[in-house]
Amino acid sequence: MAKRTGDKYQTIIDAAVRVIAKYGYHNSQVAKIAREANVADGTIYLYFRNKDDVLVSVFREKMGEFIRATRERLEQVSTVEGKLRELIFMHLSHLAQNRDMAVVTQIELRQSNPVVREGIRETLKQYYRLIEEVIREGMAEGVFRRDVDVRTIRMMIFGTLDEAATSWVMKKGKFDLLAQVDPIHRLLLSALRKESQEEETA
Amino acid sequence: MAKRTGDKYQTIIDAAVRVIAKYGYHNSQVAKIAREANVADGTIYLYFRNKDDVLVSVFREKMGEFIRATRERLEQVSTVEGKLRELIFMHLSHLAQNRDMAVVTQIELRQSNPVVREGIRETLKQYYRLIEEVIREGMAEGVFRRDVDVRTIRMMIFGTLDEAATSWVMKKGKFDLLAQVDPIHRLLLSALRKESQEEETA
Amino acid sequence: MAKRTGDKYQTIIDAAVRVIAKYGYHNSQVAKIAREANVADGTIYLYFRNKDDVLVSVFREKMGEFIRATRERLEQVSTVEGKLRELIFMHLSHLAQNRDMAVVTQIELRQSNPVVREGIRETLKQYYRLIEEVIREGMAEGVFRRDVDVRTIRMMIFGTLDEAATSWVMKKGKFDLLAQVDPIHRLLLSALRKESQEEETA
Amino acid sequence: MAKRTGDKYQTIIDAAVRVIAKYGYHNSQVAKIAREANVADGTIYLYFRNKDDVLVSVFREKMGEFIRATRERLEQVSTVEGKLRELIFMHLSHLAQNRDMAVVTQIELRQSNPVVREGIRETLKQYYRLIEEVIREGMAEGVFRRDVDVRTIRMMIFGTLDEAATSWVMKKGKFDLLAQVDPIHRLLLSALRKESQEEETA
DNA sequence: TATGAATGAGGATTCATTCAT
DNA sequence: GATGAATGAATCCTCATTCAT
Repeated sequence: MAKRTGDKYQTIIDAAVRVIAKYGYHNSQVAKIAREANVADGTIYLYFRNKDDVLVSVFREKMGEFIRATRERLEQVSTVEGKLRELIFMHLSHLAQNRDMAVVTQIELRQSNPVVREGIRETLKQYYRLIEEVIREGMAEGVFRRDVDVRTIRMMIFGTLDEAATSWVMKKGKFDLLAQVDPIHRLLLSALRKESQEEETA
Repeated sequence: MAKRTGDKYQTIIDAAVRVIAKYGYHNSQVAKIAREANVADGTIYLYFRNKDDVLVSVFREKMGEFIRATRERLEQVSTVEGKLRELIFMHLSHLAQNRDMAVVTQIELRQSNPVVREGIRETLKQYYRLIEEVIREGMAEGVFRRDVDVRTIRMMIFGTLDEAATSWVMKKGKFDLLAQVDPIHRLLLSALRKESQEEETA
Repeated sequence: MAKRTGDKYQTIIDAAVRVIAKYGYHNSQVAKIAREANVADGTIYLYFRNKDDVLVSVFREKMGEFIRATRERLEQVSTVEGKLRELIFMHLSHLAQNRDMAVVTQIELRQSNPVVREGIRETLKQYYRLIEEVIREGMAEGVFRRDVDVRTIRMMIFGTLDEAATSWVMKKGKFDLLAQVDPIHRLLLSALRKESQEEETA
Repeated sequence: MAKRTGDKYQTIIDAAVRVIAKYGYHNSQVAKIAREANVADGTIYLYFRNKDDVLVSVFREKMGEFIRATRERLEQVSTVEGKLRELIFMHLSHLAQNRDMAVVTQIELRQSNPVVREGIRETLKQYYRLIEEVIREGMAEGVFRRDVDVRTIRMMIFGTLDEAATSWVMKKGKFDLLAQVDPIHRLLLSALRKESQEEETA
């Protein structure tokens, strides 16, 4: 686990994001990150256990921040339909506004080794939980269908957003990611609405 | 490009799948694959340009086979709703029946370098096209909504299936992937049905 | 030792010269020579013990031919001064007329391994002997100085011609090698003439 | 280009000379040089770009040193005849005193690849220039003949010395290289003296 | 805390040679 | 004699990590 004291901790994380976004995961050596952060190679090991720890921390810090911000915004929305839209908006706009982070999370960090991937998965679970909270709220309010497992629905929501984000990054931002917010919202809402449930239930 | 003649070509590809599934991408040395295939290290280079070419070929061959099989099955289904279900079924059952391949495609190959990823992306596009054909057919028949871009819908379908498969692999198959076929079918159908379109269109 | 029967022996040697001249010693694989000679890789091993044997044979055959031709020409010249000139002329014109061979003998084969170099040295000794015969003849006739060892004089003659040839190849033939015949002849003659000996002898 | 600071730079170069002289160019692995220098393999790459850079540096440093020393000695000699003798003496005694270096420069490094050979050629040109300076001085003073191009004369001088050195190394030092200094001096002086020019000029 | 020189394990690839046909 | 598919040994270099200062 990384020491989180001192501003060098943040400096190194931010440097890592820039380096990975610029050079790609496989060209992001510790020495390069150290140079970008204006510290010595060895200094990184005062704040992080090893390179994997830096990468996991990048994801945890940035994603943690994003989850906190999203949770706050959701609290200010009254309807679950609105919350679903806010979730979609936050997910896509967050990445659209941070091309570097988008490249890092959608492409580069996925090339990392099992240790890093496990660390990422851990953080991702918090996000999964947030999505599932919204789904459960919709079910409790009788707005969302109840005939499909919450986790399956969460897979659809996250999978859709993740695929949209990855496509956008792969196509180098040649389409407007934010323009996807409403179409995706409409699709997901149609999938989730209770009305549609009746006809499906065999 | 790999020489595709001779049965050694297939032997090596199959050996690669087993090795990668067992040891992980980062522990799959050429020598290990050669031993598993019962050939000399150098023999691999008679059939493949380099290690990357082996990995890309693994994906291309296996995915190509899958796409062909899926396309055939879809032709034998008359309704688009049925085709959508067949697509979901094929995607999930294909992976559920080949744990090794599932691990390789959902986890390991995503850790590969940019060259391999590009080769994979190329094959993936064929699958995207197949999904989009089904969507367009549904639209043409007036069964699927037309107010959302085909590509956005494809992102939802592929994203949902991909996330389900990844979750299943990450949880080491601790839930029944095939049990997800119908719930996902219901969700996607609700999202796509034309009826639902009316109320959404602003 | 190579089998010298059959025309494939010559075919392979000639192919080797072309390949080495074109691609350089370090890029002249057995397979490449075989292709150039229009035979299978394995066929080369019916005529030569191994790759080194091919290279040594190239030098021995070509150099042997050259030595024979030079010896014949020398016999038709009456004076030793004339013979020295003929020697210089043959050496330089032989290389000037066969750029491929010049590249091979002056540059490429010198990069070879100790085994090949030893084989070459063996053939070279015959040439050394020819040069020394001319020197001894001049000494016997009282035309050339006797106060310097024959081998030292031979080193000067061969060293001068060899350096001239190497310079010419390195400069890609940008000067006229044959124009060096007379200047070199004048220099060597001055060095060897008996008159000059008197003042030098301490 | 190699970092030339620190004594490890010199340590590695000296180790390389010993290893190449002992095992031959084709048996001088980086690991062997590192062990001989008592450093880790990777340390070599802190001081040299790659293996070729080590080899070129060996030649450049040792030859550079030799050229500097020779130039200094030449300055202390007043006559061109004396300078020519000093040049011959320095060339042969330098190699006679450093069997390892003699083996490396006369035999082993000539087996190297084109990159190394080019690096060597570059340094050699400085030596060519030094030789030509002496020749021009002799011409300017009216001591050396002017009817032969400076470069041709340089080819004779360098070619003679180089062939003598190579012969000595090939014969494993079985004759006294330094005993060749005066005979070669006499030969070259006879070749260069102005008096001899008159009779030659047609 | 901070430095950065030093470490050393690890792997893809080439190519001369063989030998069953 | 001729083939060419198969073999497998051999090596340079990178880069995460350490530790003396």
